[in-house]
Amino acid sequence: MSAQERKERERSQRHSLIVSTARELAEAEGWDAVTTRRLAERIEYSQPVLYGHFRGKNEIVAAVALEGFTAMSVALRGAAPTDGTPHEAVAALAHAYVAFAEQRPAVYDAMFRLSTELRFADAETPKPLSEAFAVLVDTLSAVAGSIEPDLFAEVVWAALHGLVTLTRAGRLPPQRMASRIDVLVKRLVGE
Amino acid sequence: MSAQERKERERSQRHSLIVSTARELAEAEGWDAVTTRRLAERIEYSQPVLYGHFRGKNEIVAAVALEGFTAMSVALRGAAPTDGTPHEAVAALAHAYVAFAEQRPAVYDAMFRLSTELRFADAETPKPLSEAFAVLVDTLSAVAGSIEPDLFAEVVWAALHGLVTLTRAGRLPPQRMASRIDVLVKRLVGE
DNA sequence: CTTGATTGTCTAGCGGTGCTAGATTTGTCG
DNA sequence: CGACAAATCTAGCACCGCTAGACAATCAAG
Repeated sequence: MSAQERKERERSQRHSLIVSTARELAEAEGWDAVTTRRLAERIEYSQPVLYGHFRGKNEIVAAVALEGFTAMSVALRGAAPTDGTPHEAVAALAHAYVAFAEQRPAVYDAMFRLSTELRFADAETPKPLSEAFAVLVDTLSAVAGSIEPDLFAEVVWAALHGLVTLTRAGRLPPQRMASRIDVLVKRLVGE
Repeated sequence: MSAQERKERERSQRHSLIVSTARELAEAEGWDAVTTRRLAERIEYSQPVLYGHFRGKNEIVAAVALEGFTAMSVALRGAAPTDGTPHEAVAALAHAYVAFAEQRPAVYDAMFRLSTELRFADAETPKPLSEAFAVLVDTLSAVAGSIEPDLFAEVVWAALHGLVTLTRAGRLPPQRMASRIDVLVKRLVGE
């Protein structure tokens, strides 16, 4: 049954190829440019092949988003200096979060603007999502005070996400981003 | 020239009709259901008529968004009790903001998710946008402390927007929204 | 009142989208 | 090698935003 194993291996490789090609195309030209036709052309297969791997375009975006959550977890874990104060750790986390969104806008879009099906705080929540949230809780719980850590993490996360989203949408001028993060950390975390 | 006046009046009425029909359709079935064909059918004109009033679908969405900012300004102005403490005023503002987004999700989508062209803090910023932001600044400046009022308002606004967005996207379970707002107000504004 | 020009509106169609049924090729195994 | 099964492609559906050009309604001039 070696032939079958080879087929499964090839199939899995093609699966990854679709996801990474979609991500690269989105990063290069934006998600509007990621159509099933262009994606199929890039991977050098016809359109229906995509549907042998994913139920539809949304599912491909969701796969990119899932990769994104893993990448974000890593980026945030690596941001906090291990020997600093909790306050410094939170500040580093906040800046790292915004930096991730700025540096990988297409992936961030997939994670939050486009993929609708992925849910948090649910039995079916995929691992990468809960892991990313856990990173936030870990760093933030030290400064949560009397507030329940999960609740506090949700609020901080929302604040960071709001900064990113409004800036990306042209609602906030990008220049003073660092100041905004500082205000956020100062007020939410305390001096 | 009464005939010409009548025409202009009719034209302006039809302009409003397009905008309100688009909003109603979006509120009833979501923005995906708002296509130029369905919109044209609803107003009982053919598709090209829409393009005599707007340069494209985006411009229609932007018109709905602009109405939305005016409505939001009114809602937020009316929320703060005139005789309370600044802290109470901010709490009322925050709850009103989130309530607006929850009660009029389609309009909120038009304001922040769909209309890309409207920009803040710009010479060309339309009046309704700057007015809505002014409401925030007015209420928040009392508790901004040493922070520049505009900057502080931006951060609070982003935090509220983040709460709304993440909840709408299924990233935060909707149950504890009130608690999150309380945490936000408590921490950002102080006791 | 009739005519001709102008304005307004509509029909029909372009190139694109996500997605899929059915034909066709490819590969595997007896 | 030949028959069957699996993989893949071609071609097409219904829809999208948008527009050129045909047509109808309206108005100004004679």
